[in-house]
Amino acid sequence: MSSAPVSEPKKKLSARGLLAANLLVLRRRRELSQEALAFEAGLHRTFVAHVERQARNISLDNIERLASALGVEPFELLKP
Amino acid sequence: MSSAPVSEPKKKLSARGLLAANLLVLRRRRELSQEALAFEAGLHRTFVAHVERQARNISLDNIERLASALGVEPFELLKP
DNA sequence: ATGTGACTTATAGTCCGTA
DNA sequence: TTACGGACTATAAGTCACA
Repeated sequence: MSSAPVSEPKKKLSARGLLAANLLVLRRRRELSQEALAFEAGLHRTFVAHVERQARNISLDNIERLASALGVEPFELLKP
Repeated sequence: MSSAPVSEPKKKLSARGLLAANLLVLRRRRELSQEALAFEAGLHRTFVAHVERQARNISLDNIERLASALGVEPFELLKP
């Protein structure tokens, strides 16, 4: 009885993990540094770094600011 | 030159507004009171009430708790 | 069953550094 | 350019009394 999955089931990420991953991908895609993104969003450089490392529990208003700085809707930052 | 839209363009809601609206719909659909939802999510009744009234800037961890109490993914609470 | 203002405590978010 | 700390200050969390 093989229990090996044919393809890996995606590991369930926490909301923080999801946000961090999406943030990184979108930021890189736009060739922005953490600093540049932080500036666009009106946030501090070190805060963006913390969020990307899942070290901080960001608030909704700031999720919205990051989304807007990246040109996406807020919910897209939480999509798996 | 008619400028009347065939169907109304949806007014753009803030992230708080989106969350509040989705929260209300999902909560009602499950026939939960604010109190019951708060209990499921491990939050205080009045806190949920404030969020539904857009009076609070909720954090990601608590968005996740509410989503889980409602049986949906976090991003679904922010979908337009 | 819900809305709301006020209040304290916890932590989000800033700013200064070092590597 | 990013990671990570320490020491702040601003604001979210959490609770209550009362409409």
